[in-house]
Amino acid sequence: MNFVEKIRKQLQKSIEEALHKAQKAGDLNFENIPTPINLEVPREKQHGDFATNIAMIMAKSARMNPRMVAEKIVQHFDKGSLIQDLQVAGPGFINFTLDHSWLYEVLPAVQEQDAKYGASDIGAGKKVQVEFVSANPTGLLHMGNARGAALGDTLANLLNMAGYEVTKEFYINDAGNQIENFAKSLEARYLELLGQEVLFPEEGYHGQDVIDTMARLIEKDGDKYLQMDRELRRELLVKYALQEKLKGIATSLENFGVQYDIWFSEQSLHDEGAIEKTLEQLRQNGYIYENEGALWFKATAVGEEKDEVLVRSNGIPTYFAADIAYHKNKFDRQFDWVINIWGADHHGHVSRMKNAVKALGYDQDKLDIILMQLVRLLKGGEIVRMSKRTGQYITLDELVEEVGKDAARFFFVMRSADSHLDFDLDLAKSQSAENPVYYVQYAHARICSILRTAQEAGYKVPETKTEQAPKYNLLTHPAELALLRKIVDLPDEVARAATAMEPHRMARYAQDLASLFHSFYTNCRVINDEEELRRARLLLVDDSRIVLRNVLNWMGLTAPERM
RNA sequence: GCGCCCGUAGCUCAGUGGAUAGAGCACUGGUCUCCGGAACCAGGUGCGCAAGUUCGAUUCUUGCCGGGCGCACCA
Repeated sequence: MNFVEKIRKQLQKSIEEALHKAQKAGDLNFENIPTPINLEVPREKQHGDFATNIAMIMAKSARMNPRMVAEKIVQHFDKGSLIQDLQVAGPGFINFTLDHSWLYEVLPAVQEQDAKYGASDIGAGKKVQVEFVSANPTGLLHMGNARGAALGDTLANLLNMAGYEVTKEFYINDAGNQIENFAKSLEARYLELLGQEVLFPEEGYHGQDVIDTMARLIEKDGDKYLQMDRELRRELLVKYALQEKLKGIATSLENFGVQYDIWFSEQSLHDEGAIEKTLEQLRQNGYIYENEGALWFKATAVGEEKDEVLVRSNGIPTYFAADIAYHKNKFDRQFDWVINIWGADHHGHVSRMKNAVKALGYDQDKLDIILMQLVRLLKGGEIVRMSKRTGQYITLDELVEEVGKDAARFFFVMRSADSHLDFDLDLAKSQSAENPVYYVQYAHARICSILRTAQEAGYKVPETKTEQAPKYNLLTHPAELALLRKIVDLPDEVARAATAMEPHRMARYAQDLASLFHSFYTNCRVINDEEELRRARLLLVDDSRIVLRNVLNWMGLTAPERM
């Protein structure tokens, strides 16, 4: 149960009733009530628990100044037992102050729902696909991939909690030019390692990992590819290297806490004729033409600046053609919502892709592309330049080794996708108060410690289902109420972070919750001599533990019991 | 030149068209006889600039300035 939503509905209904009563009494004139009636949570605590701007919205049509409209609504408002106070304030807000009892309902609910607390059903079981990282299998994962991995995985978790049926997918670019290039690089390294003098391809992959891969192949198979026909040799080298690389990528991601449901091969689209079928569909819809031996997508017909090549004059389809086929495949799998997470360097591709989806006859609004700004690395206060082509970059494995999975993931999830991220290696690594990861995890460890101490003293977290349930209304300290309020907000926050595709909200929530807990801890002694108060507080503490643990887990972090 | 993202406190960043724009770090001072001081409390600075829409703009529109990234028969 989402308590905030429940209260909102209740208040909206009461406001509507007040409006009708006011109209009947001739105090207020209006044609219709704007929907939905906006109920926000005021920033200022003294402005109550909820506030509505309805009077300001209706002022014009009611031909009355906003404060007057608000006064009329208040006059005819039936407070009931829930609302303690309502007041007209500022330019015409109506502020509602509720009885604390509405917060207490969450206390047993968290215990019952446990790992599920925070879930909602606003996704209504809709199928959503999140495709992320999808790095080239020709190299190692870098910082940008790491950011995508953290964001994508967290988003998938949040969507899942919000009631969607989520599929996490990795698109493997195992076809096209870069594979050709990769083949040449592999071959050059292979021959080199066997003592031959070769010219390394100019646009080749210079990374040490390519050499390592070939060294391992030699260890396994020796020089048996040496005398082979060049075409066949390259094919076999690539085959070996790709499976090794993919395995490595999967392992790196797993160490980063990310597991996929589906690994989707681009090559399979070529092999299964999916690209031809896609082209055919585009042709039927009138978006294909030929020019200078190449096949073009008439993107200008759907508002693009220029047309795009789908099949080169040499007969090989472009990456774009394969990507369109991939998206056709996604929609044919009946996803209600398709989310891609791309690096900002691909932003030029976004509207093209959406228009291609439209040209195929699918609803382009079902495709969302999250553009993730690039990551800059700071070390010792200096920017570390990264270059993939020359092989000079920090890999995901190195990152995990150096700063740890938890810190790395938190740092990536902490920032919104569209902020240019400066990743401060030294800060992420530091085990000090400066590091926000520790602040949040410390709160969890502290909670566990309190519970341990209580346990040792013979005080258990009270049952909530029986008549032994604690007296919730003993929790009246502002710090207790603020903490409760935050806990009550969780389902809303999760739903919002999920539907708005903004996982960074969860990181902030975690920090806020930790902060409220620490404040509560300082102000309210949990293990005390007043039995009823102690039991109520123990329950609040355990609820805090559950919520904090849930949020940490969704972000892919551990919730340590000691640290 | 065209397009996308960003510009908020000294730094890194939040911020649903609303009331007095927030957090962490850094800086200064304070809190603890006790459940974990990796804690709590207090202290002050800021929405790049200019128009427009609106009862109301950090938020929406346009223009300009500054930074990043794109604009291949690469991916």
